[in-house]
Amino acid sequence: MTSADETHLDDRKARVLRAVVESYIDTAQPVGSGHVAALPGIDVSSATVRNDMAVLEQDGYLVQPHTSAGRIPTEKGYRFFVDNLGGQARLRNPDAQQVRSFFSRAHGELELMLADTTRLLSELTQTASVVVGPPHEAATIRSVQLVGLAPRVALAVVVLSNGAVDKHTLELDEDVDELRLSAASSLLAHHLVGRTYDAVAGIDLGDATGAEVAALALGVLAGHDHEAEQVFIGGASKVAGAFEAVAQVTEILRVLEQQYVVVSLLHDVLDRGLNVAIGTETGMAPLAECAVVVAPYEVDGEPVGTIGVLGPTRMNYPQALAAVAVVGRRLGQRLSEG
Amino acid sequence: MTSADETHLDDRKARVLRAVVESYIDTAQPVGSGHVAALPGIDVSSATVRNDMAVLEQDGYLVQPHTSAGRIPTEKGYRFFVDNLGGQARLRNPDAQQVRSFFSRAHGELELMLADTTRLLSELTQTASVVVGPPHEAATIRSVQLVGLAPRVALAVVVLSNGAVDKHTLELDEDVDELRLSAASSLLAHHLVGRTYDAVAGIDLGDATGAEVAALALGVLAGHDHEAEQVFIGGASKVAGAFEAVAQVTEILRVLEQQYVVVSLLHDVLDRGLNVAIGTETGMAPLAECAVVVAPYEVDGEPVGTIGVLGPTRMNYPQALAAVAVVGRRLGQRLSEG
DNA sequence: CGCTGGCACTCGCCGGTGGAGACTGCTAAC
DNA sequence: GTTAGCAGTCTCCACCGGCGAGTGCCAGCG
Repeated sequence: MTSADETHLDDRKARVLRAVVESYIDTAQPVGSGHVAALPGIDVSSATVRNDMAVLEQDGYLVQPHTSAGRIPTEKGYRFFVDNLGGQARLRNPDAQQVRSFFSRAHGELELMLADTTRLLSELTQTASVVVGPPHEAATIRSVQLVGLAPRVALAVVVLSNGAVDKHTLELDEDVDELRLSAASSLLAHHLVGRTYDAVAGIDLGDATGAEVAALALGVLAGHDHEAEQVFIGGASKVAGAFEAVAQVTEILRVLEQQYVVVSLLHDVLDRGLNVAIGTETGMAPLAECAVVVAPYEVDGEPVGTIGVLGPTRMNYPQALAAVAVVGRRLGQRLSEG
Repeated sequence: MTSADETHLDDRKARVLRAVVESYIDTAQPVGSGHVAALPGIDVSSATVRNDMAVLEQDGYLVQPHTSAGRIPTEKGYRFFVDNLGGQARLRNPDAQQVRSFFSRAHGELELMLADTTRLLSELTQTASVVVGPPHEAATIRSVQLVGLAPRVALAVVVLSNGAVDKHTLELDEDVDELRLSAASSLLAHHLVGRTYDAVAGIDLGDATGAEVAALALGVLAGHDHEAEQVFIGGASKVAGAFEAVAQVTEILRVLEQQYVVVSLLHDVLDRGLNVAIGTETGMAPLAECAVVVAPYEVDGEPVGTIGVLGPTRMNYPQALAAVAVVGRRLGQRLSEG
């Protein structure tokens, strides 16, 4: 009561809370006063720790699963830990090494690299991980081309400055020969190359050869949702290992399968100015015992995408924060190089 | 002993075996003689069923988890069921409807459709599902284009007759201007359009403008493994729901994450001339309690890809077989249309 | 000879019981 | 404010016995 509205914690109480969180993250077992008292840095008796823990419980940082078991952190406890006690953990050396070697090895197609990045993140943090690719609308168009596939089917292929390639099938009303197709291609290229998808809306093609076909293509391009980012999710098996109940695992996997849900979750978190969302902070019931750690990444100084990990609330936050931050930065650098 | 080498089963024993398998698939509970005797089609007493079941156990079709529990099928039991007792189940009507409406709705990009197909299969069978896309080497090249991205980086974009688009980044030694790039593009197009990737190896470009750049591109194209199929996996959450132990789920998910392993598993099964692999037949230890059901699909009469589902050994085989067969056929048809 | 009813038996499941152990809160002393 | 000590609480586990599902076997029947 009296201290429930305190945002500040006694120095020792903070140390005790920290010890509980770290120990619980490590062992997944409720931690008792004796355990904490035995740790270095806590130079008081278990009785004193007991008193502190009782206060911490009253203030909502800890709970007991049942009387006379140790305590485990609440969401509020984790939150305080993340905000005030986590410190600025550096990546452990072998991990930093792994990140470096990954990005020096990494080359080739954008998608492949993003997919591999999820594997890297999962490996580093032992959680599921998400990489959201740069949206295509942001990049400028480098090339537009119409390619005939079948008598009345053509493919519009758009190459973007960041190396992404969009394609859209066109269903044509009538047979269109190679010549008209290539005329339409040139027309489109003329109007679109060097611009972004935003430009698609306000284009007047005139009535040159192939203008009808080109207009059809424009319609398809305009109709598509280029904000839809590509999502890559990896390490789903890691979340299975982190929970006891198979029903809970099922629920979480179901969430991960809905990629758009995951994307909006990450964006929500970032929009709230956070890089960690714990339990109900995620706003998703099945993730009540999960936490996500996210970071944006920048290409040429512009934030274009998001990466994150999803694990149990008792995940190693400092490590996850460090991993996500470092990988995000390196990924951005790598993509800026082209 | 005496009948252990019999490949044929007494008519009634077959019916009993079938009843056990179907009941176990349905309830996941060991099934007892009383249960079987009460079923329609079994017009003998539970004592007789008991005798039959004892024989079936001796012959290796059934086991008891413990004395005085009911029986559950062995791999051999499932195998016999699939080979001789499954019948040719048609898809249930609402399911057939769902497949039809899916493929009439389905249009747009190849990858999107294949990914959605995994969702369809998972929905139909309540298992994880796999769709292996057509390999790119099979299709003929419709267009080749080099697009400059950055001063020394270009992208080779290859459009194939089946609507697939390959892209490969080229790292150039020196700056190459638009003109040489487009000259190289034309050169490549001239030599490659209308042919397959196989043709890449034996091309002599001569020494026209842009030949060096084009040669570089050829090298990248030749170096790449175009046999690498695209894989789409869906419904992983369904396998979690099908097992009790979280450790087992973890193992299975780990297998599913290694896409190339899944692909070779499916191909292995097909190569052995099967469309079902049960338990150890999969050859993978973590899948000891899983079964896979696969079917190839054909485009223009040529088998080009594979689809399959992966579930617990006690999955509904007739339904899975029907679903995989129908979806495979429709997918092939859909792709043949272009 | 095959099928059946009857019967004794086996064994997993379930609820209750009784320490052992791990922690706690409280109190009294420092 | 801190501490030792102590009584109390509650989980976990092992054990027990009864219940019930299901079996194997046997004797009898068509």
